[in-house]
Amino acid sequence: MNYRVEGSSVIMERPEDFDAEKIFECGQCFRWNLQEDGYWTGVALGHVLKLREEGDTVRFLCSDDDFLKVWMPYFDLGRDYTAVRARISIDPFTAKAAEFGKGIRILQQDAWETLCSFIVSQCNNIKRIKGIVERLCVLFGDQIAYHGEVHYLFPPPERLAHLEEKDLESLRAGYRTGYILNAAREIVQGRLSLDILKNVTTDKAIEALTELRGVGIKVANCAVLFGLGKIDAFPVDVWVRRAIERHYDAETFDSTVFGEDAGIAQQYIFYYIRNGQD
DNA sequence: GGGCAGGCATCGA
DNA sequence: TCGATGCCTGCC
Repeated sequence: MNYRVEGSSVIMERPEDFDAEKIFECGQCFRWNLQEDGYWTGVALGHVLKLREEGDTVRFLCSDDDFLKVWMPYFDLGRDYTAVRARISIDPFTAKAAEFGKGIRILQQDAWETLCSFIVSQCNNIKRIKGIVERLCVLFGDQIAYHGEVHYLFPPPERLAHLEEKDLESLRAGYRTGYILNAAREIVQGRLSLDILKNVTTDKAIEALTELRGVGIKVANCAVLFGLGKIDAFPVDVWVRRAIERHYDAETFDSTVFGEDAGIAQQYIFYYIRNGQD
């Protein structure tokens, strides 16, 4: 990864597999927004960042220390996605999906934020999910200053655990509110540790998460893939299911054919079926 | 205005 | 064990 510091920016040589629009709009995250000046602004991992693609480089408005410690892991910059695309292109469909989704990277997000966000995502649309998550942060998250602007961090479970559903009415999250509060309490009371789940197998982590009310197979898979760094998880939502039914024998399809890359394969397939031709 | 959206829990067979 | 149904809300 080649980069240089320029004033208060880090200028990164743009990898072949780095497309900000695809990364932020492929459905894995809910707190990144494109501004009119071409900068993407996001809050993640307790930090705010603006970044902009400038030809063959990407400008990160952050210190080189934050770039190294926070954003390199967050953007999964240590992984060779060109090699991943080659490995998962095991048939014409995944080859097309991987080519179409070239530039996507799986963000290594905060576990708690990811769990909550995907609890909110159930039976919901992106616009509304983003609205609910944003209101949750503004209402209960700490303020953080960045380049003269005020942003809001995602509230930790401790901030929510003691609240009642009526306190979260203005989120307009509907029946998902209770699920969020319950998950926060399970964590605060020590019955569930997301940190411990980082060090167990993908199957064990999914099993533990589905113990939570309002967390089924799909949400648990998203939480472990995007929040616990378990890149072999394979969330199947209605779109991916549609793709599998159309291009494979749904009875015998097994995501383990993609091995450790299954989660990335899933994201290419998801992005392709939603934004591509077939 | 009612169908539906990137699920889940519950209930009945 | 599996299929049907209700669930909050908001946007077609």
